[in-house]
Amino acid sequence: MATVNPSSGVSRLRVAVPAVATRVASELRLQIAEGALLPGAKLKEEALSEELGVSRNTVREAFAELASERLVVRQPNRGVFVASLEVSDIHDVYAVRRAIEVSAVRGGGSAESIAAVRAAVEEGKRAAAAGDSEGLGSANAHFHGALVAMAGSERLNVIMSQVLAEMRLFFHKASIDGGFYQDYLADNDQICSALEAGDNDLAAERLLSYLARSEEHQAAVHTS
Amino acid sequence: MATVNPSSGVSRLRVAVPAVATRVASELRLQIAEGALLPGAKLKEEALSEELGVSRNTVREAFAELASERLVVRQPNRGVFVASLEVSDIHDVYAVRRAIEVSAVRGGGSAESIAAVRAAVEEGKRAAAAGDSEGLGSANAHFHGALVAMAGSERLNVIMSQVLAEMRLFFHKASIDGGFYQDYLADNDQICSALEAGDNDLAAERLLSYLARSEEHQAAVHTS
DNA sequence: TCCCGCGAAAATGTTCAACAATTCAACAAT
DNA sequence: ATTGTTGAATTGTTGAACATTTTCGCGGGA
Repeated sequence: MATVNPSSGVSRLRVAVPAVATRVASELRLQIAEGALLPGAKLKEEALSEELGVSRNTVREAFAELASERLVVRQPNRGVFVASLEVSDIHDVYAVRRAIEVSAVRGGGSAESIAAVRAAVEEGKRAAAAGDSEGLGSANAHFHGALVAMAGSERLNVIMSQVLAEMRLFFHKASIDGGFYQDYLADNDQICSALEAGDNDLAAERLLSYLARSEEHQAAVHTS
Repeated sequence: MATVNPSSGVSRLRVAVPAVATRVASELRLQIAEGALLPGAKLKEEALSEELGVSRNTVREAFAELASERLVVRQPNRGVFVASLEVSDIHDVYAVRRAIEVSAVRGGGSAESIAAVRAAVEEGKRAAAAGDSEGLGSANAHFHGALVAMAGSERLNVIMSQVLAEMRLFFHKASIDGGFYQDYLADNDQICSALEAGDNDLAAERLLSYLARSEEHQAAVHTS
């Protein structure tokens, strides 16, 4: 029967059928990530309830989950809307990235965790070679996720994944030109090299430089 | 009629009567913070529903909110329990603190934000003089919250407040001896002084040293 | 004695229907 | 043009019901 995690284990083996509310949240999360639900769009409880074949209460629980991830915002008595990031949010999100990513890089990582970073770099190169703009963005997200993963902290990983989800949010608002990530491939490679060489401070410095340029770019795109 | 925040503004003026679910969450949050609900305690939906005079569904929504803050953990089909941090969580929480606090300190802050840090130091000194152990802990939380507030990032502030709430969680598990914070008053003062002198790197260094010792202390207490 | 499965009780997950409270848009009035 | 007013639509909350899962005691058997 495989009884597992007697203590505070959220993850149990089982067949792991996610609760309905969780699945609804995942579905909405996916649609937001894909751009099927654009920032600012209103999510009506009743409509979603019918469309997804679940009760209003369940939709409501899913909303709570997404709201905690900042993917939607709740306006009391008005409804929930797909989060729409403003210019000020850009700076805020990058503040979080600076804190978390730089800290992880400064702390270095195990050989395997650095290998994961390298893998993300290669993934990006392949996508670039194939002209896969979509895959390039995905690889970039993987790269920065891998950086944070070096720290081996579950909480930091969760925070980072939420931040990356938020980033995708304003990528849709002003759809990014194809060569957006192209410029940053070399940066990623150099950061990774510094890590492999054990020079964490250099890696951190390069990362900070990258983040500054990236933020500037985003700000420029979103003030036009 | 004071139309406010036309865009994604969660905060509107209004009379601001928090929704019932929000109030229930606040109430539970308070009881957890005060230690009325100890880590590991089970929160039964029906019992709370009666006790607070709200419906089960509303209790459920409050649970979702608390779960997103990691104050409670949901075990599917088993119920929700007040989060009980294990030794591994200590390291994890401190990883987040290192990332966020150090980043904020390195970035420095405005004169007012530094003044807020100084105010928290003084608050701690007063509490120490009065032998108020409780107030000492509170002041310490204010101090570290003020450090992060220097960055001026809403997201970082939210993350930090959640982390501080988590910290209080394992303070209850192994109730801290009275002179726990006493030792750290001087650290706080020195960190603050470095900030006031504009030497952010020195402040960051001292903070890192403090966090390392604090983590060690916590780990020692919780492995006994 | 110990262990294993069976079944009832209890708690959670989800649904459904209803009502109160609030917002919103259209429209009338000044 | 601005201000009230009305009514429909939507959210907030409730209460009850049912399905599912876990828990736990209990008897049977090695």
